[in-house]
Amino acid sequence: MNIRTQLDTIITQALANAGADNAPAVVKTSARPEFGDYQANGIMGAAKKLKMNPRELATKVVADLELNNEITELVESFEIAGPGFINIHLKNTWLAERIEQTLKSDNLAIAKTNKPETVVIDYSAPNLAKEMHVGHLRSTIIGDSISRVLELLGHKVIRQNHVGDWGTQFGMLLTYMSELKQESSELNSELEVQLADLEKFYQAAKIRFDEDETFAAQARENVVKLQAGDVEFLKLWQQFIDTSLNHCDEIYQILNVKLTRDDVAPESQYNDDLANVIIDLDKTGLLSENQGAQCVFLDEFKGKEDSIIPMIVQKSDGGYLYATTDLAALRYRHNQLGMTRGLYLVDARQSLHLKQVYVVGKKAGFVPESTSLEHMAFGTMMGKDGTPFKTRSGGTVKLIDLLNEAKLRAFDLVTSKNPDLDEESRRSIANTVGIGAVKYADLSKNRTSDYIFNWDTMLSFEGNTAPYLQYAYARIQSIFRKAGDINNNAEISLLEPAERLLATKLLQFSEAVEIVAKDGTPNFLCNYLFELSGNFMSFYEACPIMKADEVTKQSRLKLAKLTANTLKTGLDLLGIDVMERM
RNA sequence: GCGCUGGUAGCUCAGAUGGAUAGAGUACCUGGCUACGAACCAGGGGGUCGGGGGUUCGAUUCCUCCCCAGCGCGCCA
Repeated sequence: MNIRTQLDTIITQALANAGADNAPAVVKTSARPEFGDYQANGIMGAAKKLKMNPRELATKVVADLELNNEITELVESFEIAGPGFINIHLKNTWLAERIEQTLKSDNLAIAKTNKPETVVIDYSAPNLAKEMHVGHLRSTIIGDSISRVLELLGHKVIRQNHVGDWGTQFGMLLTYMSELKQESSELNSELEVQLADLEKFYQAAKIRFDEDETFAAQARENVVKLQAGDVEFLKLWQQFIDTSLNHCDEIYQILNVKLTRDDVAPESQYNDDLANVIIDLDKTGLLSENQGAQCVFLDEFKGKEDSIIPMIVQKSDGGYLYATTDLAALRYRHNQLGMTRGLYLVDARQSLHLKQVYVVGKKAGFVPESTSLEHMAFGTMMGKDGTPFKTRSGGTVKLIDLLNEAKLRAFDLVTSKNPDLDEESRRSIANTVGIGAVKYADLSKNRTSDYIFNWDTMLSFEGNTAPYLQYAYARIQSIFRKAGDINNNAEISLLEPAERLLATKLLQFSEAVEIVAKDGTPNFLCNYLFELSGNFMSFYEACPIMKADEVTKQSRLKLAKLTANTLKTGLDLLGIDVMERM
């Protein structure tokens, strides 16, 4: 159990003992160092309910706490301050002992959850018709980070990459493909060249579609053929999908994202189940026909003048929609995957759509009421001027281009800092730094609204960035290269303020991790790691290690060691690597 | 029109369940490398938290009304 929860539990009990039932202690880390390490803010609220003087209540609570061994073991002193805060100062000896235990434990003393869930996490989900662009970054890396955190806490995590591999646009692409195939007799070479850049391929096909009537007609015809299961077109389609997935895999590998082919659960997978979804919806009585389309009307979704916004699940021409597929996927995830919690890392613009899917899914009994379905939304990417982000030519920026640029800029920097390193090392360091910086720039924000894309912020290597955290780690490794190993029997002492600050921060790692697991907000972990690194940097300046006497040196080495372990584990949860030197 | 997000320092952003003097980074200014690595550290200036009302001991946080921005709202995904 983390310190905050531990204190909160005991003080909430003490409040109950003092007569305030159901009054949370509201323990937080202190706003300012002179207020101690933690503070309980709940006394004032509780006193109000009891119509008591808050300071009087605080006095009673503190008296109770001082008799409780469970808490006096870790607390040096309580003090009542202001209108009725209880400030809590932790014991140095207890902190030191806790550091020792954490250092010895596996997994930095992070406790596994006592109620493991089967979490299905839907993330990345690119459209395979095109190449991944910068807009796919958020879903991909936030989803990946959350899934790592949940796994660390002992949940069963099932990744689902719900890629878009079906729909009318494939008619256009396949028609263009077969055209190219006919033109170049020699081993599909022209086709392969063109498929290497899906973005250009798509644009070229689009031009043909827009300019040539016969081509367009052919394309529409071919969609029907594909959907009817035409063997030739299925083969062509498969080739296209494979190529596109290879592009994705390449990106995932560069990004150090854990998604594999096994996690791909494409839209087309649900094709055969769509008719059943309609039939089963009909059985529940939720379905009604309107202007030839099959719809679900629910009171939950009112539009203008109290008219209800329908969720259309089947078009008047018999075709199915995104909503139908999502319902099928929802049911699959419950029935086949055993989902108890579902996380959707999807653009905020789809929030109404997803809300409808969740409500209809539950009403129809596709998933039980108890299943927690959470849309972890994020906003549109905007340019500097606050309008939707576009390149000069009007397209989006390819994700691969951003990543390559990151590696390039990092390489220049590494070269200027370490001109003597061999090129291979510099390349490897540059990749770790560059990709880390891009990921951190995105992961450290918690914007559910739109956010601004900026090359320079995204590719900055100074200040609150991944390289800052990686640098702290590299510095520690450098110390250990010179200092050798730690004497395990050495005692930890926390005499300097910088030592104490670092130690306290080190013990708060699990608090950050648990927030990420609950709310899906990796930015809390980023923030924690940045503060930890900051505390370490200050400690590093204020408390020399190599020059200290042997006892102090060993104590400080242990703090450094745990800092390195925490940074490595924490960054790994973000999908960011560390390195021995940089 | 209805609805969902958001508006915090020049810029980019943090601020979980209402708490004490609202924080980082960047940019700007002052210092610090003969040093366990300057991708760093110590310090400075910079704010009516979009605006008005309300709830209360206390509001950036909750309620309400405006203003601004982005997005969504029956056969796209």
